[in-house]
Amino acid sequence: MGRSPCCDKNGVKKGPWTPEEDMKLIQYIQEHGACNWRSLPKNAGLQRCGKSCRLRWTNYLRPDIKRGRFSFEEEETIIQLHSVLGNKWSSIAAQLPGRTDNEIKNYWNTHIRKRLLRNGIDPVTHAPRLDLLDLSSLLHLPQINLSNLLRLHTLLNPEALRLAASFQENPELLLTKLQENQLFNAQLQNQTPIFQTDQFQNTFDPHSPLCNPSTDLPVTASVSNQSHLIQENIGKISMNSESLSGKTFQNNPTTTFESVPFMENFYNGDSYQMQKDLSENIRFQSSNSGSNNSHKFGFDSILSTPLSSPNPRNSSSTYVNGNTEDERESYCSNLLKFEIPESLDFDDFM
DNA sequence: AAACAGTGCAACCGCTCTGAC
DNA sequence: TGTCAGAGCGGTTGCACTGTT
Repeated sequence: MGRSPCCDKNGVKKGPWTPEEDMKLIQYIQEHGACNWRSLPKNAGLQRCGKSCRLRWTNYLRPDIKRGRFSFEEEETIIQLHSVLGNKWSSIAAQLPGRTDNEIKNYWNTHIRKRLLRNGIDPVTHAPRLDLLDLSSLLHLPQINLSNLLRLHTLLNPEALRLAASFQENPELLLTKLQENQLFNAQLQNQTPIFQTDQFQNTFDPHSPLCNPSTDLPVTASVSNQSHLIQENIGKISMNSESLSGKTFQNNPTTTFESVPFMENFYNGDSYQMQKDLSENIRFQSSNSGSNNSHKFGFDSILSTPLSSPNPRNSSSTYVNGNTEDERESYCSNLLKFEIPESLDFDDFM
């Protein structure tokens, strides 16, 4: 025998709540507290089901709810926590005072997810996906030429960049290959990351612009030197995540941090450093080649290629910190930097 | 000015999980 | 051990809003 429904469907109102209903619910909860949702509607004089009352209270009427747009810090926190916790919206919401799981879920699906996709990041695995990157618009940017693009070879899959060179000569081939690639990745999704650490090391070039200017070491070496710091952080997560997901990466049961060395580098912020170095290099080259300096081109721009039809509603909108969406989009590429705040105790999630 | 399209978000549904009894 | 209520989640819907045509 199945469970009895949470409410009698007959005579139960649905749809948007009226101010009067809100007042009734608030007054009742202020007097009696938020308990026994099943009997609450009847006692409060509401023609709603208990679940609807609970959702209305927890997602909208609670006095500690914070309304308005998400700040940069909140967005960064969401992305970082999602990379560890997956779709545990309530756990994520617990780290964002005043935000509800539903609000975060909606914000993820409508803003962050799309932005990650545009930036070539798989929103499920948080792994870079070349097929998600808007490569076609990248190739048509006048500020970037093939030689600049090929300098990315230590960051991007060299095989893919060889393809990019042929795509520039044959645009139709690009379409075909992108379709093939998407099909291929659809099959491989949740199996293996596209870029492996050995690909970086095998293509190591001592003259690469990716050499760390402060140490004269290649970035890959710098990454190795910092690996103990990475392992510390990763170790903490893994240990504390054991009970949560059976020592597996939350989003991907077959993937652990330990089994994906590239991800360690990627989330530790070294990829951001690479982007920064690349960005400076390309800007330098761009200005030397006599192009319009007002259109500075950085690697950030590659990763934040706008959609062909940008959202008209947000084209002039500003965000909490006074930044436009364009600025935020550029900032989003910096979110690839992954740091676990020291104050964050993952035991709280368990 | 009106129709249309794209977008964001509150709210809902159906289901599973968890803890109390 | 089974039942129940509450909580959580993924997915979806409906509507208001805004820019474009």
